[in-house]
Amino acid sequence: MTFFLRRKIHQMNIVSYNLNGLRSALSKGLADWVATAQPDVLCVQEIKAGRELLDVSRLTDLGYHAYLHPAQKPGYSGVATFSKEKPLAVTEGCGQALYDTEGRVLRLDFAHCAVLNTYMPSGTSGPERQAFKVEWLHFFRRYVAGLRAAGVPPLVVAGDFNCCQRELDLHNPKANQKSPGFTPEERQWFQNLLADGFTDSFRHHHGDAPQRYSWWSYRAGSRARNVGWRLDHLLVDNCLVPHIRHADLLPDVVHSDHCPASLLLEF
Amino acid sequence: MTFFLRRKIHQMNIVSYNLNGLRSALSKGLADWVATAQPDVLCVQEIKAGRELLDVSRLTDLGYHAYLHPAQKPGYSGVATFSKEKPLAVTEGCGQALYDTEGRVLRLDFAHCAVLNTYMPSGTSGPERQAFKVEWLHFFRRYVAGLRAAGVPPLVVAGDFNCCQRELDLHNPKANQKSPGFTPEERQWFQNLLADGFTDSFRHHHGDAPQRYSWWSYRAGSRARNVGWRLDHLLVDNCLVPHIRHADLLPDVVHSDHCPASLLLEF
DNA sequence: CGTCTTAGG
DNA sequence: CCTATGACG
Repeated sequence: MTFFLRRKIHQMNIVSYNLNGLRSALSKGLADWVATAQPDVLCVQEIKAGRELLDVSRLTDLGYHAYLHPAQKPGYSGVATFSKEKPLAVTEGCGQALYDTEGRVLRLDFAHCAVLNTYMPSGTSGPERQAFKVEWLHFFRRYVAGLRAAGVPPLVVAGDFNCCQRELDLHNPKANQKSPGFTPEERQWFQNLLADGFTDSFRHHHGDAPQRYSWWSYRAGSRARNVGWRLDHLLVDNCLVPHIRHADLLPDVVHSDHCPASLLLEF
Repeated sequence: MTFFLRRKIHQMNIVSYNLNGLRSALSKGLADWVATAQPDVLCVQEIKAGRELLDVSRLTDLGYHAYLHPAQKPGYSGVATFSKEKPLAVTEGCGQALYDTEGRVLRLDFAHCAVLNTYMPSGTSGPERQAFKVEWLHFFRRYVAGLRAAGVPPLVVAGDFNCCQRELDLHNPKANQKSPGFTPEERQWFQNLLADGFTDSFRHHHGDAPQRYSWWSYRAGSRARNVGWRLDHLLVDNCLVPHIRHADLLPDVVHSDHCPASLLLEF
C-alpha cells in the first residue's frame, strides 16, 4: 500500500459577465443561474445603478460577499464583484478620477491570485469616446505593470474589454477593420498586453476554435444567427497558466446581450 | 295596411378615449377594438406623438378620416379625432398659443352637431400646473360661450376633463377633497359649465349609478379593485338631450389607464 | 405603474 | 434592439 502526501486542492471558478443592467439581469433570473453555476468569483460589468437602487440580497443570500463600484452618472457603466470567499483586500478604482467616476475597475486580492474586474470603455458612440477608449487602453497596460511591480498577487484580468485581437474573434472581421473594438490600434494593443506576460485563457484552452463569441447585437436577430464578437475575456498572468483547468463561453445563458465567460483555476 | 312616412334616421356613435399614447394603444390592439365598436366619431386624447411618428393607417384603413392636433413637446399631450363621415369643417386649436402648443382642442363640425374633442390639463404634477389648469377651465367656459354665440352647431364636448363633479364620480371622495380633479373650485366649475346649458350624457342615461369610472391609477392594482375616477365625459348642449339614445363607460376595454366613454345620438 | 423622452451601447 | 434616465401623469 502506498500513501500520497499532497496539500488540499483549491479550485477557483471565476466568471466574467457584462449584465447590461444588474437589475434587468436579476429580473431575468440571474440569481437562479448563479445558484446553479456556483462561481467562486463573479465579475459583472455594466451594473447601471448605484448602491441606493440595487438590491443584491438574492446574491448575498447565496453566500456571496458583494463589492460594488458604480459610476457617478445614473444608469451608466459600473462594475461589481461577488465572491464566495472573503478577499484579503478590495481595491475600488484605479486612482484616476477620470476612470473611477465611470466605475471601470475593481480588484479583489486572494491568496493565490488577484481578480481585476474591468469594464473597458466602448468606442461605438463616436470618435470622442473612441479616443477616450484608446487612452484608457494605454493607461491600463501601465496600470497593470504598476500592480505587478507593487507585488499584487498574480492577476486574473476579467472583464468586458470591448475589443478583440484576432479575425476569428468576430463573425465579420473583413467588414469591421475600422470598427471600434477591432481597429489595428486595438488589435495591436491586445497583442502587446499578451506580450506583457498575459495569456488569453479561452484561447489557451480551446486553441483556434472558431465562432465562439461573448456578445451579439440586439438588432437583427444577431444572437440567433451567431453574428457576434468575443469581447469578454479572462486573461491570466503567465505564471497562472499551469493552474488553468478549464475556460469557456456560455452562450446559452441569456440575461443580457453578452454571455458569461468562465475560467477554472486549480491551486 | 298602414304606411309611415318618416325621414331617414341618422345615428352618431361618439367615443371619447384617453389613450395614454396612441402608438402604445395601437400596439395593444386598439384598431381591432375600433373595427368591432365602429364608432362614427372617435375622439382620442394624449396621443403623445406628432405626425412624423404616427402611423394611423390601421384606422384610416377602417374608413376613418383622421385629424391630428399634436402638442409641440415630443411625447406630450395631443388630441386626434377619427370620423367615418367627412366633417363639414375642422378647427384645430382654440386660437390661444398657450393651449394650442399643448394640443388640447380639436373641433369637427357636422350637420347636426359639432364634436369638440378636448384634453384638459392635469394638475397632479404640482401647484403650478394646477393653477394653469384652473385658468384653462375658466378660459374653456368663455371659449364655449363664444362658439355658441358664433353659431357653431350644437356642441358635444368630448374628452378627458381631468376632473369630476360629484362624490359618486370617484371611489374615495372624502380623501380627495384637496386632490387635483376634485377640489371645490373644480367641482363648482363643472356645475357652472352644466348650468351654462350642458348635460352630462352619462348621468342623464344612468342617473346616480355608483362606481362607474373611466380612469384608474396604474399603481397598486387600482383597476382590478375599481378604485377609479370618472374623468372622461361626453357633455351635450341641452338642445341635444332629446337625441340621446345611449351613453356608457366601457371599463373592459383596456388599451390605456382610461377606458372609452361612449354616446349614441339619433337625429 | 406606465408611456413617453434622450443617452448610451 | 435593449437598458437605463427624467418628465409627466
